[in-house]
Amino acid sequence: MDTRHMHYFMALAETLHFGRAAKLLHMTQPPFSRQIALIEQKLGVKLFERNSRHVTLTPAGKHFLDDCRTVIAQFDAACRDVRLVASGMKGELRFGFMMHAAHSVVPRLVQRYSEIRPDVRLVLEERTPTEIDDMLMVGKLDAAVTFAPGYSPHLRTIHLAKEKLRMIMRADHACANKRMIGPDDLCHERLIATPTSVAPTLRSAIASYFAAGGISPNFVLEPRLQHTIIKLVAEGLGVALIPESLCSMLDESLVSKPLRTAPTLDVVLCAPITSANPAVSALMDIAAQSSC
Amino acid sequence: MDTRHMHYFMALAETLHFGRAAKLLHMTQPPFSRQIALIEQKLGVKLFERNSRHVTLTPAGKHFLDDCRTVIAQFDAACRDVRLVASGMKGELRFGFMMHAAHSVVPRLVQRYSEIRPDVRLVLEERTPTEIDDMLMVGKLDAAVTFAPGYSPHLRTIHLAKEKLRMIMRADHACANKRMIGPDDLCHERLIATPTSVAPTLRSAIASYFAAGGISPNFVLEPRLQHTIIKLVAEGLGVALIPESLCSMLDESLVSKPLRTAPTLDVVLCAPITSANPAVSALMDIAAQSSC
DNA sequence: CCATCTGATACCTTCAGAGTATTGGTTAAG
DNA sequence: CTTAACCAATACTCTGAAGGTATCAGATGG
Repeated sequence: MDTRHMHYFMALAETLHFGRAAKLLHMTQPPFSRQIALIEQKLGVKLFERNSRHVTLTPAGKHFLDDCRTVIAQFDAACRDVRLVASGMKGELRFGFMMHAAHSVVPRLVQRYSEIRPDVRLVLEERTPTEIDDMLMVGKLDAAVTFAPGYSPHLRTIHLAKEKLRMIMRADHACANKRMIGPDDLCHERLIATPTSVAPTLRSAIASYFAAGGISPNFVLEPRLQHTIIKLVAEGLGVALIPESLCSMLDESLVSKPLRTAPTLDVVLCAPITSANPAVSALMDIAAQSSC
Repeated sequence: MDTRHMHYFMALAETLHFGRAAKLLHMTQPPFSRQIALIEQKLGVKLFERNSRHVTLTPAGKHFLDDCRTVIAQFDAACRDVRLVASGMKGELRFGFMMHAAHSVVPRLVQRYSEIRPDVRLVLEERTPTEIDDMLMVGKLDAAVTFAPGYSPHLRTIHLAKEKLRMIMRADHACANKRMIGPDDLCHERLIATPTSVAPTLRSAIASYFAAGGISPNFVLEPRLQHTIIKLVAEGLGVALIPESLCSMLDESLVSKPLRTAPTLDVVLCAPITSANPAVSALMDIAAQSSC
């Protein structure tokens, strides 16, 4: 049995006339009759009652007709969908992003993408920049928003936004009244920052800032999450430099101040150049348009 | 495209090795490779990334694999089910019964049938005996429980039970204290009975009873439903002869009395001899066993 | 550089399935 | 009752899709 046989059966079940059914299938009646007989023989079931004048469905044939219709519909859908998946109109996109981007560029990007690709299931994964790099490399992610990595020839990157760093401190901190902060203001501060193992680009931007000011920074705590950094600053355990987009969500006990010659990080969308997932390209296109 | 092609695709998708996949399908590698290439060509989609050393699924291929599995499963189920329907193990049975049988033989019969044929959907239709005859004739019913009809060569009938008629009257009726009723007790009674057009067998049994006693009965009301007959007797509009199985559901305001030489009706299960529905035979078998 | 593994190609072969001609059974009109 | 028309089944032929064999060509590891 095969789907072709189902089409033969359905044609006869719907016309109840061998000649017309054969014509529908662009063939002649004798081979068509043979095929119907073969189908009944292979299934071991009589599907039609017939004499040389009338053709009717048996109860088994009626039931089979219903089943054939659903099977054929699903079969056709599968053949149609595989084309849609190949064209990127349907499928799955595993999309990574770092927490720093969750409140700025990611919602816009996800929103616009799911508008033009409603049949692509977005699997969102919030991870650290280092995890994102690894997952992109081994193919566990199709695309991700992260800080611009260093040299990475296997990735295509599109610039999305620039993020200046700002200093955050408790409202009762000595510097809380200053208009602007410089490296020298920070030389005796207890600093909180993510470790290189979590966000190398961010960490090295902070380190460079102090190096440029001739300061050797005093990192006292190195939590993995930005969230935790803000909590620890609020507890009075130190101060931190964080991306400006995160400053809007601080409560009143904390203040953020701009930095003189503030270090700037590039937030980029990146995907493996060799990505086999056709759903990626539309995402890159959106990002490319937005960045213009 | 055809289900065979799906099987080819699935074999390769699951082994990721042309030679082994071909062996699974009991064929050699070269024609198998050709078939895979043809599938990709017909779909217009690359399903596998491959070189002479490694075979992997593309995202479109992964998606197609899922779809193929469900399509093939449904396809196989359809071919399996059509056999079940043909054998009577699955399908639909349109089962008619008259109200007189609803409280006696029908529940038992339906119960036992659905135990041994759980996959046959029973469509129950309560109708009058005349409607049942018509529906059996035109094929709107597969089987029915009714009073034994007269000569009906197109029906196979199996005896299920005998029903004696009893007389019902209000508790304040003059005959309410008698132990047994004869035709002569009824000669001046206002009688209520279903018309011949609704239940010919029942009506003629009643008529014969009076004829045998030399009485010409006085039918004053002829409602279609037994239910209505009982209601009307309770209202004091007359008396009636009804099957004994209905007497158990009378309330206290009514009494039923046995009849001398009570007329007896045969309750039978009947189905068209030429019934094409294979689900019928098991029902007939059950009925045949019970009647022994 | 060679042995080996593996998918692709070239060429041959076979049988499933389509076509043509015809038969046989059923129905309806004359 | 006969006949014409219709329709499914059968007999036979033929074509091409699909499988087999032999071989090639690219990749990998020693």
